[in-house]
Amino acid sequence: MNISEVAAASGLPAKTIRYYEDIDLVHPARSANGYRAFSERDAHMLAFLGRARSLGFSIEECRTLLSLYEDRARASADVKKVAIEHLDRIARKIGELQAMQATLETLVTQCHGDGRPDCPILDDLAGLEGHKA
Amino acid sequence: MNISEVAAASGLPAKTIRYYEDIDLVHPARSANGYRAFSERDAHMLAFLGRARSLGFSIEECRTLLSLYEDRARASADVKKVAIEHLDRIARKIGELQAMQATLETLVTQCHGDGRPDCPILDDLAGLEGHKA
DNA sequence: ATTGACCCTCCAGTAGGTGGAAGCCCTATC
DNA sequence: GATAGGGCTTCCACCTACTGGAGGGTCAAT
Repeated sequence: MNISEVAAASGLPAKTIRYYEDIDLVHPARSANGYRAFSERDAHMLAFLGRARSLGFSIEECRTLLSLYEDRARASADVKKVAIEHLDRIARKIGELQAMQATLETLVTQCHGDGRPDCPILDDLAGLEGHKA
Repeated sequence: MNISEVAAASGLPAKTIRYYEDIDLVHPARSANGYRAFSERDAHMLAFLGRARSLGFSIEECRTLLSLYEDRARASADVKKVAIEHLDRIARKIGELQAMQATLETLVTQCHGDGRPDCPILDDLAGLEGHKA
């Protein structure tokens, strides 16, 4: 399997796959002509990586998950731990974004948004209003 | 005002303030000894930047907001436009994170998380289950 | 033999900083 | 006057996770 085939199969861009090889996530063989020769197992691992990344796991977490996946004797508790930590981070991030959203929505509602120069959004950013730190 | 004072006043690290000068967001004067000499206006601008950044505006958006802030003849509609575009991005990001959260929560619930090796989380990542693309 | 679609490597750039080294400057103390 | 400390300076490297592009080899078909 050449890189474009495995790219189509895994949904990852060829550039990304080369990058993943560079950082030692995958280790495809090489053909006589120097082209990368991907096995079914490589393709499987890349698809795994694509799904883990799309769920927001970091590259380092993916590395951990992949090694757990390859380890037939792993404990599911180890996997669950990684997933729960990631869930915590997601929840925290959502909370931060919702706080920004709430503040901004308030300001946007207050701003008449016409041709006049006075603007509660800028006033808040300038610290002229009682805003939340 | 030296950099550490303005850092304390604005809540931004000194390193970040130097970086903001580097990318032309602020232009503090220099004392005879080469130290940056911040005016009240500089301090004000940095505090403005800190608040805009904490609301998630990108550096380029901050640049726009700052120029609108400095422009006494701006239209509030221009500011509102930037804010609304940012709100859209925030909403999209929240949506993405919530989708990840939902998927992961389902998987985590299904995983017994003990010493046994079988794990629905890894099964899903491996593509063994009917998962959402 | 040439075209076009592959593939290769290597370098640089993205956003928004952060960490650290090497080296002035300023004040205080002995 | 020497020294110690803290603060200031510049510059370079590093972080995440890729992405774009230059320059050049390979393959299959015409």
